[in-house]
Amino acid sequence: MGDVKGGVSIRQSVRGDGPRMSDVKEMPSRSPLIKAMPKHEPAAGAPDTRAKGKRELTKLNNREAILNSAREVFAELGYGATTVRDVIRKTGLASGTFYNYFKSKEEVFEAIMDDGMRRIRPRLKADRIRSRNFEEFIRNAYATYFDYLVSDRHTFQMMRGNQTWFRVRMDTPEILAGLEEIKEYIEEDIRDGNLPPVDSEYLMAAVVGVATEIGDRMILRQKLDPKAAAEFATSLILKGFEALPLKK
Amino acid sequence: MGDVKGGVSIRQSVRGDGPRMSDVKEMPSRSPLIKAMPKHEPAAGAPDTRAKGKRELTKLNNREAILNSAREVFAELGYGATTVRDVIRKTGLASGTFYNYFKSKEEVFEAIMDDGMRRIRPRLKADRIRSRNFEEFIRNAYATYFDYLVSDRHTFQMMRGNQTWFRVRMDTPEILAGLEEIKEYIEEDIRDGNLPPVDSEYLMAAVVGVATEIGDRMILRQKLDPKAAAEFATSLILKGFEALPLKK
DNA sequence: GACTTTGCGTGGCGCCTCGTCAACTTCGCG
DNA sequence: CGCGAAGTTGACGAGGCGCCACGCAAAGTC
Repeated sequence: MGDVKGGVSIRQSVRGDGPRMSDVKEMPSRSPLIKAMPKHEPAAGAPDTRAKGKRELTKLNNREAILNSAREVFAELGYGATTVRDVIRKTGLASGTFYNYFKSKEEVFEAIMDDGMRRIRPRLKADRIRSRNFEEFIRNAYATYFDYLVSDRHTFQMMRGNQTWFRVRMDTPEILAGLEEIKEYIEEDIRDGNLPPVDSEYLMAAVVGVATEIGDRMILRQKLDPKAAAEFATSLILKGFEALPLKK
Repeated sequence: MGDVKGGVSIRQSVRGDGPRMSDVKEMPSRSPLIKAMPKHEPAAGAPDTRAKGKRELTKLNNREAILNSAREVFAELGYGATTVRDVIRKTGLASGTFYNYFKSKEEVFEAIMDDGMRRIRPRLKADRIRSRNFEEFIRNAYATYFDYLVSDRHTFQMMRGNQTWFRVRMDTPEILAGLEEIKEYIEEDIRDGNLPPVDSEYLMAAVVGVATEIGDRMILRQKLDPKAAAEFATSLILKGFEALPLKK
């Protein structure tokens, strides 16, 4: 994101309802309600706490608190309507503190997305390793992906709430690397003769496009059925690539 | 978008270079350079000018000027970094005037997107009508879509420029309707027995996902080859759907 | 344990953009 | 020509942004 000087602020008038907190000088810190999330206490599910200095610990907790708050607020107000202040308010921290952890709202969002990608990439790699051919890889990868979507569904339902008309997809380095990895798997299979010489970038794009778009729909359904979604995507791609035009 | 109260403003510090125009009271209107786009003159390619009052004409021109400026500025700064002021500045109009035409930056973007969808939907419908089976429809539709992408490539390269890490996809009513239409075509074909009873929503999602993702890649390539892209997507889907799991 | 150093949380501030609106200009029409 | 409607203008109040001087508490030193 290079240097950023401001954040997004698509605010929805819905929020104009309650008393505006204008004159209030930035979070008076009285009000017990606000302290819902105490400053320096371990957030639920904080990672790996043993043998850390107190400083390091708070840092971890604060970061996690901001991310969790962000997830909640994004879900509640939608990404666009959320301000950095909305996020930080829920944590009980001061506004300035936010900027010790993230440069902007976008960076928080990136972090959330990257988090997902970081969780799924090793699984894909494992799928790749234990698969002996393209077919198995695709099958495993889709199963992994749709399972992951369900397990992490809150992140992905996040953007759907309310008046958000955006679907934002962010090209973080982590995500790009993940995509590139898939392409490389394909190219490897082509080199090894497991796959005819098709356009690897397009095939990767198709695999990914099918995953994201079907995943999107799956998440919106009442009954989440990752197996069915995976089966659908897998059949389509595996049969489909038989007929793909070859690269000259 | 319902009620909107603000716009996005991810500003890049790059722009902090030149003299900041802080003290300058909103566009002093002197400076001949600014008048690059004269207020009330027909913009290139303005639609259907015959027999209109001057008022109606300016309205059309202003709207078009704003849209064109937006396209340029989005391309230059990226969507996120663009402010309403950036857009309006290029037109020579006053900031207030912007709001006579659009509620926010988002609405401009929607208008640009919808514009695209409005141009392509009739073509898809025509494809649909002149196709006698699913296979022909898919083939025609993909050809249409990728051709359209090339013809309107500037709109789609728009989001790629510079530091923009977002890919924004907007669910405007027009776009949703377009997707729904594709789904209905599929369902029609299922009813008519041209297609086995597959999950029409997922198939639509797959068709669309393949289109968008491959389209995205195509646009980024040196040599734009819509035929190849269409061929790739068509083969994949047409072969692929032969193996799709049937809906019970 | 006392004393220094370092890290970082805090919150007020100046900057900037937003969306509005009263005043003004232009157009259409009789 | 003159009047009302339509549209434009730009200054303004509101509020979010990101910064930074300040102070406190944890870590480091003897």
